[in-house]
Amino acid sequence: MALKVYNTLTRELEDFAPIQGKKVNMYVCGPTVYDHCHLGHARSYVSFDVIRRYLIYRGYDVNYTSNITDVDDKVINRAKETGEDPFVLSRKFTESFIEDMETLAVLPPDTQPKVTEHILDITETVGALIENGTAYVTPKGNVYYDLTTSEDKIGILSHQTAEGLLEGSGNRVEVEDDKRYQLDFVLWKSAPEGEPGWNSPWGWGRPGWHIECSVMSMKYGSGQLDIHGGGMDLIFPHHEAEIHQSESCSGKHPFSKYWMHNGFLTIDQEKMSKSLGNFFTIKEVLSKFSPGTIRFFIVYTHYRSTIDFSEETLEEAGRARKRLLNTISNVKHALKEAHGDGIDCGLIELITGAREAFINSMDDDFNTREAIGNLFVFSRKVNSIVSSEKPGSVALEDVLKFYSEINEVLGIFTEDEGPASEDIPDGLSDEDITEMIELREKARTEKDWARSDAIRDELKEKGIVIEDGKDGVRWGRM
RNA sequence: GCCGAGGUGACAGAGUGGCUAAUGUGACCGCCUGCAGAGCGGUUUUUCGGGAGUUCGAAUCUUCCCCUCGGCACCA
Repeated sequence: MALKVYNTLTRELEDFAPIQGKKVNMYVCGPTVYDHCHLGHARSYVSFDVIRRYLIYRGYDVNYTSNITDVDDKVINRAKETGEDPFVLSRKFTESFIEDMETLAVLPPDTQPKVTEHILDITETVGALIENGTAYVTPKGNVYYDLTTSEDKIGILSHQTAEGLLEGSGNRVEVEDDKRYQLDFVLWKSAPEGEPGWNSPWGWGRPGWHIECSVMSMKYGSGQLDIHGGGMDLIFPHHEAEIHQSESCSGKHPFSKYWMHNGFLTIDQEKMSKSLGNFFTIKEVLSKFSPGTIRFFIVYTHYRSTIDFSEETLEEAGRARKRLLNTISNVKHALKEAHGDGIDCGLIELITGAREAFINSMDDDFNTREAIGNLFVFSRKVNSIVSSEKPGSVALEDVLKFYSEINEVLGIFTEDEGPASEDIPDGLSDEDITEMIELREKARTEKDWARSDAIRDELKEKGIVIEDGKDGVRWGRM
């Protein structure tokens, strides 16, 4: 079975076939860093992280580029509000973004170019577009892309007609500008002398809204991409603009073979927006939920579906994930007691089947929801075998290896690090805990339940969970 | 106006022509346990927004209708 990918360009599920063999050039639009990133960003980058990891898992050589837009009107406006230097501000939020991604176990891109470090590439590209007649300079020093030169590509991604687009934008605020045609978009925007900007052949100014992604994706993606990704909100105008300007510049078609877009994140069934006050930054959510839970929450939904965030849905995701972690923990526990023999109690066959099921689901446009559903079935069977039979250590090790293998792709099983005992002011060291457990065990053999439960409650208050099993006590930090 | 997504059991959410419609959460029952937790088994679950049609057979195809949500130049 072949990997199938939904392509926004054709609106169809297509067999995935990169332009050159196993080489995959992938580009995902990064954030504009004028504030801390919110959960919607997390949704997008985690989704594409899983896609990237799965491609690697399937043997593709992935070159992943994701940019950082560190200069833009929004950055400048925010800086004016706070009185900060815009470049200091964008650097601060760039760091915040990178930190969030690391926390959520998103692999760093192979290349993470910043707009401010590519001004020369951008002005060169803009110059080339003027040269080949697809862009024009206005007396005000703005440079626009001339859409009449590639009219056939209008609506190529959004699947709308020019009339439809114009009609839709008709009610919007009429921007007074010097465009020839309302749908033309800016490549280089002139700026007043005092504002952040760079010198260019057209005067002091800044890059337009879309050009940076074209320039950087072509530079780091060999001029032509296999996959270009981003949120659904970027389909129009951002990604369409990229197609116009990139193909005009490189002469290569298509600019990207596959276009992939992730669905939105809503909060309590409503679209997340600042005006509604239902806007959560990644950091805010991290203060309440573990990174593993947040990541699981995202991966537990197909990337193209709308995902609804609420305390309840996140809590549910946390409980569901815990179920899988418990199985891993059960297997690790069984391994301590296991013999080094080759008795597998059917585990090996189970793993083979589970791997096949995982690949089948993921091959179907990265159906992570179904893939995880299969994992629950697998885990239940493993629990059943581990609790009623005595598989050998080799088979048990293989089960753990299989979970690691899945984790390489989904990144959802990494145990959340509990606080280290020395970090807890009144915390208990491992020795203290072991000692208390021994005391409790003594009380239990004497059937002194009151005392036994008191010790358990005391530990629970300090964040230690105790579980009595058939073959001993297990404990863990919450 | 234009474009798109979707309506599946208490809830969440897979499944696109055919074995008993995945899976998770919740609730309840049972096993296990001193109790709890975890785990296992079961119930909630003959049912897929409504009508008509195609078919030996439909949640899945056709058609009509009802409803929800999102996008249309700030946006992941």
